[in-house]
Amino acid sequence: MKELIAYILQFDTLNKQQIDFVEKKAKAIVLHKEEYFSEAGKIPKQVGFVVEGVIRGCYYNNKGEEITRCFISENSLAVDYVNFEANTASSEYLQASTDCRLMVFSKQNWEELSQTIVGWESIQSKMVQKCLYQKSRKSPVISQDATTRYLEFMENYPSLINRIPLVHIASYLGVTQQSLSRIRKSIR
Amino acid sequence: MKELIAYILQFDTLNKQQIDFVEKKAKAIVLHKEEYFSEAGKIPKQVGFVVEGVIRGCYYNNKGEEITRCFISENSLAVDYVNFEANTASSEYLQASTDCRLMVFSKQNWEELSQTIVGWESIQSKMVQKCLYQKSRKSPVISQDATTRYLEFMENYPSLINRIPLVHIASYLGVTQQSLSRIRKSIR
DNA sequence: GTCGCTTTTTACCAAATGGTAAACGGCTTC
DNA sequence: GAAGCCGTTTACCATTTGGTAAAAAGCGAC
Repeated sequence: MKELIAYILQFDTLNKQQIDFVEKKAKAIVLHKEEYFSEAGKIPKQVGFVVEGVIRGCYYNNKGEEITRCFISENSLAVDYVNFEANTASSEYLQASTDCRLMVFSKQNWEELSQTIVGWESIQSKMVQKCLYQKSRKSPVISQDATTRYLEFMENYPSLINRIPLVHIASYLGVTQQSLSRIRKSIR
Repeated sequence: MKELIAYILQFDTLNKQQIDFVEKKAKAIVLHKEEYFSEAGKIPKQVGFVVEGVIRGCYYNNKGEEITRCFISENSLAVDYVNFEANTASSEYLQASTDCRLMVFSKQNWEELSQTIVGWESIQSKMVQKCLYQKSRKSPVISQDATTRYLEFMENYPSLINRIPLVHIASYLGVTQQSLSRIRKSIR
């Protein structure tokens, strides 16, 4: 819980009473490896904050291959916010890549925060923007070759390298697992 | 101007007085091809809305190559919002790819909108989120081959194909201009 | 331990893409 | 029209990456 509060307080200050209210509305949950937090084709029902573990955003392309679109690690929001807000179906799965501990807000509780805490909308939008921004900043750069993309991945997500199956990293980087294995060998 | 108002009204309703206020705070400008709207290393000073033309987000990688990160066409926001908001230096250029007409808000006017129009923060954050989201949805998918990326680019930006130099499209798609030229030939 | 399953690594060859360089085409200037 | 400039296309070959398949390594169940 304290991780969540610390995360929120980086965007604005809250008084004791407001912090209590946030804490009352958040619920701690555990996700086991490979469980889904939300699913493609369904309307996202909650906002998650990753306290421990890694969530993976993924989808199936038209060839039926599973593509990892993003990794969400500690101290980030796990939510397809645009579809959460608009009550529309998400196009991706959010799946636990490792066992995870999350703090979650139901849609109703999330809205109560807006209604109750003055300035929450502003905090909220900064949080969401930061997430979208970070996601794009950490994404593999399409104009770089596979080796460079892997090296940058290691810089951006040093803690993931030995926790996540190679296939998932490969699809995130846009290469086959064979290529990634070859790259791993070549940089050793 | 009416394009801007129509764009805003898709996110929430505004009354006549509020619309007048927005119109009073926006300023129409023209950018000629290759002029910069904002520059890497500088703090973004304004929010732009593209009425006509195409803006290109780009930067120079560590090899000194110019990489196009995004295209912003009609009815979208042109701004590095995270750095605009945080008053920090942007990492990319926003440059006119074609002659453009924009509506712009200075930082001060943008903030006055928040202070004056109840619910503007919410509109604002939906606008910015939609932009970030669209940008990522339209971005070339790293796991697809170059031909597929070009075909999807044509679907996403049909109006750009004959307006934008091939080199810029190539760097956006993460291929050399030679490869893109070859691809163009092969799909004819 | 052994078996069975999954993940990762290797190997081989085919296909795609990159790098260098030159040719081509369109456009402006003189 | 000729010369020069810029963007695009081609050509050639080197390099990277993909596809298929098999071997090796890791890991849990029994």
